[in-house]
Amino acid sequence: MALDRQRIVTEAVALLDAEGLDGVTTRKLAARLGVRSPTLYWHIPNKAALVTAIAEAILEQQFPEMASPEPEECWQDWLIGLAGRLRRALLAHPDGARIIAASQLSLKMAAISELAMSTLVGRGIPLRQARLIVLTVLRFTVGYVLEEQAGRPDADALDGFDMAAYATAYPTVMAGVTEYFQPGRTADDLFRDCLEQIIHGPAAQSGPTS
Amino acid sequence: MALDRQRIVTEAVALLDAEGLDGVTTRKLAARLGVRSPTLYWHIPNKAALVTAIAEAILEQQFPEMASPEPEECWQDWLIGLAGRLRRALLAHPDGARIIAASQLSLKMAAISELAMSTLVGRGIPLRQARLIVLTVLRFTVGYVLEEQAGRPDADALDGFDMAAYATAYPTVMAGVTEYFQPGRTADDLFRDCLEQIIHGPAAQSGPTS
DNA sequence: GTACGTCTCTATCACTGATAGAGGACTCTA
DNA sequence: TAGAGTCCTCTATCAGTGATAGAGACGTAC
Repeated sequence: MALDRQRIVTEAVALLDAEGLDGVTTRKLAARLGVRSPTLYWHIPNKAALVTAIAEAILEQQFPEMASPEPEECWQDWLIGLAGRLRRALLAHPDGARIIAASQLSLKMAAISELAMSTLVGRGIPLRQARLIVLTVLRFTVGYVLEEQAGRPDADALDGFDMAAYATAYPTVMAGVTEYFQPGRTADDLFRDCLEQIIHGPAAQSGPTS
Repeated sequence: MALDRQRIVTEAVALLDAEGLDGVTTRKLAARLGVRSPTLYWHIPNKAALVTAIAEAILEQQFPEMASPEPEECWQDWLIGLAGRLRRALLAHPDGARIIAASQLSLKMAAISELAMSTLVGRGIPLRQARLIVLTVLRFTVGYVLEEQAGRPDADALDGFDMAAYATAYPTVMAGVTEYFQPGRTADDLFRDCLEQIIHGPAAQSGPTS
């Protein structure tokens, strides 16, 4: 099969899934494509461009079309759903958030912003507030998933770690974590609750997990 | 001067300031310390641990003490100030946000969480809501500065970039940006407005820049 | 004085992103 | 049919990276 940019990016995503971002090297990628590594540089200027292309592919996969909300859906719920889809896009691949964060100038991300902002403006939200809400939601989502995907510390980093001392030093943090994950609450719920904090404000506390 | 972990980290931060995160290599760092690179491995297990130590140093620099709010200060303003200090800590060094995001298991970050959560709980906020607010604010802040510090695209990445087409494709985004930065509004104001979005909720729009 | 822990060294490894430049394969023209 | 030109892939190589093995210098304790 002919080698082109499209095929390189597709295979790069597969390699990412198999080995994580640090495993995506020009040599391994070339090997998967049945080619030597310098060949890639004919199709791609450098590795940063490759990472950006991977980012676009990841977003494209989850956002093949840009869907506005149904007329009867309130924009708050729709925006929460949009952020949830963005989160799922990032979680769908190892280091997804790192890749989006590292990629410069993503057009797909701009398209998501545009869709969200124009939707809010269309619902009567003033332009400035629409910008603030969308910017906040999107940057929060990236920051959230980034930490969510952060490599769990390896044994080396943990060998001097005293769990009991941690619980003593940071009791409120510990209490908050254990309190939250009591019944059948999941990581998805936590993300959603944070989003509602942003979108509905602190007053509107959601009931006991609708 | 004797070489120890403290001096290594201090010099690593200086190297970071001079060359950015990608410039922090074991060889360059060793050279600055008048030593050969393998020597560093006597004091530090690996580079990830070094980055974590840099992260702690950066936070320590901006948060030498953990100050609770004055009794008369409302927690909202205090929390906004706390997030502002965190942002300043990250902005104070190149790639500051990347470093915090890459560092695993930061004790200083946990201390900040603990301070914030216990403060809110002390003001009568329910534990769960305190957790949601603090988590949202902290992760948002990291995500925000991460994008703020993202390397502006180099000439290579930009050569095929059509500004006019961008403005046409994403008119609402463009309008939002130009609208916001009209008078003397700064990037600091934008961050603050986003935070108020989270903490005060969408209802409480701040007046025309107090 | 000899043994031991502490620290730094040289030498080297496997691997990374990237470039120079040769050459094969194909097409378009004279 | 010959030549030129374009497109794509190759070999060879570079400088630089994090990391390890193992020798040895230095001090202190017995």
